Amino acid sequence: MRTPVKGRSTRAVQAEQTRQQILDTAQRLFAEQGYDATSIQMIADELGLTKAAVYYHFHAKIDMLHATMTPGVLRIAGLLDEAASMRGRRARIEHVVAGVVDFLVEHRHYAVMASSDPAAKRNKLDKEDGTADLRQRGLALCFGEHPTAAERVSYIAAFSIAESLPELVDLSDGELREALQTTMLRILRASS
Amino acid sequence: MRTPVKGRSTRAVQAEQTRQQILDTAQRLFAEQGYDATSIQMIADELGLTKAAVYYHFHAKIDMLHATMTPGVLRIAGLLDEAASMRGRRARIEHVVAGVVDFLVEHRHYAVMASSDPAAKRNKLDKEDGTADLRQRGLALCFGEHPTAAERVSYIAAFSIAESLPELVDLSDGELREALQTTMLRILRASS
DNA sequence: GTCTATATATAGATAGAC
DNA sequence: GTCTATCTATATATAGAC
Repeated sequence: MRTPVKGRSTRAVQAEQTRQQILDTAQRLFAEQGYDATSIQMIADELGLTKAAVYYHFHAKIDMLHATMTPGVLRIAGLLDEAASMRGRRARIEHVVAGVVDFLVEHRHYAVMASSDPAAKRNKLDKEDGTADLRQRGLALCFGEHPTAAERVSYIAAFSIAESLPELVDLSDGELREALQTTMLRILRASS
Repeated sequence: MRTPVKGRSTRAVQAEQTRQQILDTAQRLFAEQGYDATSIQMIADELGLTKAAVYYHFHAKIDMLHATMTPGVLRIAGLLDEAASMRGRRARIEHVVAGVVDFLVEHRHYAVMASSDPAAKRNKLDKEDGTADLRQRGLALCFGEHPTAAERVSYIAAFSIAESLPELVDLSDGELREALQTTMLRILRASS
């Protein structure tokens, strides 16, 4: 029954690698120029592939946006799950901030796209992948089900920093981490 | 020497009205779907015009983006000029915050685009129109020429709120104003 | 799994009639 | 000032050879 494992797995590995390269390139270009301004052709060109080759791995352009966002969405969702099981808003806030800061420092370049690209706001990515839901959940974890206007604005301020990370390229990972941690905590704590 | 004033001015007025309608529609669609995803055709359709008619008023699509952003850029630039002539960081911060809050409340729907659309980040809109320069100037006014990392992050947090205004549609102008004012001041003051 | 070639649609932009 | 008609470029996506 078993087909030649080595051959199959080699091909499969090759395919997986190519797919991942496409995804990395797509993510970088999406972040740099925006989803709409990035064509399949550009992605293919950067990798020395053809459009058709790219389409073998992704049936539609929008699938690439989904695929680039999914890992981040899942990670933040997991983070919120952890926070949800903790007692006390203060502790939950600290856990969420620490996790988000880790994520932002680790994905300085890519984190922008997910939260600010118009394409991510259309296409029901919000509802399907839960980007908007995540924000709602996080807000509820920090300030309860009925946050005040000021609490909502504080929450937005703290987590909208992600959209401006490119302005902070000159900071080292360590500097960025500390500045983010300090500032986000201060903003969120002061409102609770 | 004078040409028939009434005829000419009537036409001119008509043209100016149409131009303004185009601009309003463009600004709305840019804000809703993003610049790249908005076609001249869509703008024309909404107004019952044709693409050619639109092109009579704007030689290129990018000109519409410029035109939609210019008033806001000028207004904020003027605000910063005022702030620059004031003594004391505290006073400058308060003046800038008050002015920006006014602007945001007045342009709840449109303010998003200017600060977050990928198209505004490309096309050198930043350098030419000074969107990026405005941020730099504002930062210097609040925290001097050599702000710390934490001050820069605070500044970003305070003014990145603009990009998430759509999440606060349910707030009245008054509620929004107060929440913005309070939160932004708190974020910026605590860092000085 | 990647290619060439192509189908199809629509974008931005222009020419010229009215 | 607005129209019809059209140009040119490029987009997403597919079919089929290798």
